[in-house]
Amino acid sequence: MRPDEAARLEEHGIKASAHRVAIASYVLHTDEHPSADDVWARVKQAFPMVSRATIYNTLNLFVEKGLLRHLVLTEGRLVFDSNVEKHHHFIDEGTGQIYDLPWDTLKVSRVKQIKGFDVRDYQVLLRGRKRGRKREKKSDSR
Amino acid sequence: MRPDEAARLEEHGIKASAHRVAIASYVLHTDEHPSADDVWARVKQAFPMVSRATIYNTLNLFVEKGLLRHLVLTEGRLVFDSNVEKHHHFIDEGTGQIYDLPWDTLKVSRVKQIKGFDVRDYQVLLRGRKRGRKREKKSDSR
DNA sequence: TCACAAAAGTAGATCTAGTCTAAAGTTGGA
DNA sequence: TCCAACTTTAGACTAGATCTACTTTTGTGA
Repeated sequence: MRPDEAARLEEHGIKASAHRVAIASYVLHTDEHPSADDVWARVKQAFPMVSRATIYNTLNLFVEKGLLRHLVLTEGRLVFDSNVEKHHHFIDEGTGQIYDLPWDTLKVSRVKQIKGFDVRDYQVLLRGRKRGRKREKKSDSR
Repeated sequence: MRPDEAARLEEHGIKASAHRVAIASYVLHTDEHPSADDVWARVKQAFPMVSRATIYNTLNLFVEKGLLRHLVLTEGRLVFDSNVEKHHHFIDEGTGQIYDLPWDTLKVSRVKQIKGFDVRDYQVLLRGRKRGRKREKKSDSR
């Protein structure tokens, strides 16, 4: 658990309780795109008494305060992304894994010229398969 | 109801029952991106006895046979798209409406060069607001 | 230090989209 | 006509997410 976690929450106008810090220290430092229940499972390892409602409350609070984004990319689950910068997403159709692609990996032209729509935000959504070995990533560090 | 509807189903290896034709004649000719329950509501106007399971069965069958695509773009609902060609999507953040953008409206470069991923398919997903008058579209014709 | 209001957390009920099941109805070819 | 395969049905079930009403914790100020 990072020492600066509480400070980070306060910076965003969130009172730092023990549960919130516990949730933050996982969800803000993973690139696994966990669902709410994934987060619950993880946080329960350390705090078995934490309720599902708290997980949902806290994640929604984080989204509202701009610490997280939530993504609707795959069926039946809302997933959280600690990367709040602009970026694209690749979905592995075999495993369901979601990967972030840095913004400048791709270039989208003519967005400005679309007629009749005010575009506030966009991203490219790619589907296919990740090549080579299954992802070896392990730790939460970023 | 189009006379050619049944033929279109058969072409795709789907036996044409009355319900299937009824569902097809709405869902294959709309650009409203309806959810399964939207389809149910609509089809019930003509066939009040149709069950929810049939709607789901039929829509899933259409997807499987390539007559429809299903999209997961907005929270909590799977939506169907009769446009099976490559295209992009714009979501109006005010109304939740989904609009199709023709493939060549935008140009995405460097997709081929992405390392470590086999891209099978991609699209640009834009969010913002549609400008001007609320959509005036009415009929199902295409 | 204590009192107490506001904030945070809780269990479990509820909601909703979607799937499953088992039975009934329909169809079409031998 | 018979029968097997297919289609449709009502309603049970599931899972993700939210809501509700209650309890616990926290922190401020007398």
